[in-house]
Amino acid sequence: MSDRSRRSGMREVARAAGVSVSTVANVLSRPSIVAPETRRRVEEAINRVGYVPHGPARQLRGVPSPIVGSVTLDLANPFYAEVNRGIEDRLAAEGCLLLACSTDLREDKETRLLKLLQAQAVRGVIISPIEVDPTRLLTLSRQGTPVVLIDHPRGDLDLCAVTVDDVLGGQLAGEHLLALGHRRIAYLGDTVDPAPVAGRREGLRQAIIAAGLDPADALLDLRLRMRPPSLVDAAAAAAREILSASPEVTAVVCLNDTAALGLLDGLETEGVRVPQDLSIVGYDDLSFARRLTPPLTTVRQPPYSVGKAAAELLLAESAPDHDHREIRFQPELVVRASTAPPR
Amino acid sequence: MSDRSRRSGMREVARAAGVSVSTVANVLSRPSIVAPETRRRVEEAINRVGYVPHGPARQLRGVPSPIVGSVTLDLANPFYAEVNRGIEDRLAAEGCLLLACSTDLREDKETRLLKLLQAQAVRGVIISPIEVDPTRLLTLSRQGTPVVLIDHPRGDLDLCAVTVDDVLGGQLAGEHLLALGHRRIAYLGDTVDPAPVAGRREGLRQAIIAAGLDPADALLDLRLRMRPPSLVDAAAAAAREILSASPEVTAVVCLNDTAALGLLDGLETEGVRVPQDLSIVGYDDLSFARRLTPPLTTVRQPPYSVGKAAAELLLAESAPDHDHREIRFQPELVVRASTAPPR
DNA sequence: GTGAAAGCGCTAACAA
DNA sequence: TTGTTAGCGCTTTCAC
Repeated sequence: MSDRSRRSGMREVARAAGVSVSTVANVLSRPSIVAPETRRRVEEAINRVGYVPHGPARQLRGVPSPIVGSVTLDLANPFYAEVNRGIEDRLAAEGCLLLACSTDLREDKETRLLKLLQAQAVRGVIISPIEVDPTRLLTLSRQGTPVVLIDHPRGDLDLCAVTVDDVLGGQLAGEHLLALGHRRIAYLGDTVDPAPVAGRREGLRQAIIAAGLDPADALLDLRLRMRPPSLVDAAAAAAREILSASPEVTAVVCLNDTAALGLLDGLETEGVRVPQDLSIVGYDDLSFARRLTPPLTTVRQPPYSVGKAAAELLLAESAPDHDHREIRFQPELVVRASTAPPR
Repeated sequence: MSDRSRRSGMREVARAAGVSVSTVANVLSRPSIVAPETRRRVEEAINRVGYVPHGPARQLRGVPSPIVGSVTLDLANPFYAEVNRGIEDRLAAEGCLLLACSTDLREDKETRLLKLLQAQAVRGVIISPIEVDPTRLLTLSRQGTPVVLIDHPRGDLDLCAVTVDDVLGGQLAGEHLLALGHRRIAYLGDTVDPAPVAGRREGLRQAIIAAGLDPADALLDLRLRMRPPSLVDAAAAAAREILSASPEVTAVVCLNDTAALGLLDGLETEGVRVPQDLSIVGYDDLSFARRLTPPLTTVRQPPYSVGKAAAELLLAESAPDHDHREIRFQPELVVRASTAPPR
């Protein structure tokens, strides 16, 4: 490969090898039909001028883009980072690449990102959508950009989806706390509810009802601004909020482990002991959950597998006989030391 | 926007509006020169057929790609996830997108990724490189794909770079331990040393020398396989290794906080108390470090700022009068409860 | 076995 | 003010 500056195309290769561009093209896509000697010369020329095929030009001729977009709440959120890693690994096996985007729970960003991705004519989009109205996603799919949902119920949409049973997750957390004897439980979530978080709250509510309690009394719904740039700090600040809002609360279920981490900090500052004074449940079971002070009771999800499955479904969309499917994972309760019977 | 299936191009818009393609193009890029009534008709047609410009075709005509590649060790590593978030946010302000890739510390993957990115004719590449030989990166840059290094000394390369002073980071960790009275310190790293990790080890060595000690006695260099899929577990397993290799070791500096997390687990299993029996220092100061059991002494780096600065430098490469620069951040020691004087 | 030519969707220079 | 035209780098017929 030479250091010749700027990029060179097939034309330069053809000139260097003394053949036509179509012969170069043949060497690249159907080497067997080219005379061995010619082929050798062309290959040598390719190395000499440092030729690399030009993706966009190939796309224009109908070769599909190797790029797949991933649209999540926040690519730095460890849960979605693992999802993306699962997507990336599955794509890599196909020579495809991951374009990762964050919405920060903002509809305008989501809209903008989808437009940008469509304009790039990506191979497809894997999205954990914010909004309830899925029209845009259906349109996108119908206009030729396959869409796979993650963390969002497929409903009656004509799309593939990979989900984790969030209602079950909420139930597991709720049942655990109820069994310990808690009768007033708070759910700490954001002001905007993406589908998975809403599902968990619903599961918690169902567990409370199933235990013969009235959610109006037993469930305190906390909706505070908990999002990307400062989730940990926001959760720490929520400690005071929770204590003043309702002193009778004896347990808090958090939207995720990161929020639980912040909340633990905030509670320490307020002099509240966990789990003696207050039980805390997280969500995700991130790698650090088991080594927090105290070790965090949480609900485990398999983010890497979710990502991998989503990529799998997306890649399958190109098949001619493709049927849209939903893959569902089950969450799992992990009991540690942040929960205990109420005082 | 209609639900008309498949994607439509300018031609369909032109037909729908009863004008030529170039008038459509004018409405899009120089609306002012088009007659108001014509413009209205064209805009209406654009919405009606759901037109979205075709990026690859525009690229072929010389419009630069909005896509920037990021090549790091592992996009799910919280440190690089934050770096990527910094990149993404800066790019978003310019309407650009982040293509995130992981090398898993493997040269062959790095090579393959760079080739793929170049083939996509991306706007540029931000890379935390594995290998010492930077020829490929220079070639890439000369062939028209700007390259910005992160976490790698710029040296005499004609490239932009964003770095954190890793030698200083290692020194800070070393000085802290030496001041506590430790005289035999282990450094836990991978078998392959990417530049930043090598720098930290070097800093530690320098601190030891500056204290008048002989690194041959005072520094135990542990090189174990510590990488992506199971870093935490590998570090946990390293506990036994450390204890058997050298019982006189009283402190361990880990390549990052995630490894420290795993090591803490492993040590607990082995019945070793931290910091009473062994002091542990991490690196990065991830959000969970301060709430681990015990709270982790570590060296803080500003990943989000590193990413943001790298994106800034990359975007600046398009300017005609561009000069390659290096931006350097300083790490900071954060003392917590995982370090104490040796017994 | 090799080359000439058309055209993918778009931009920009120029003509009308 | 609008339309015609020539390519960007590539793949793919179809002649030679």
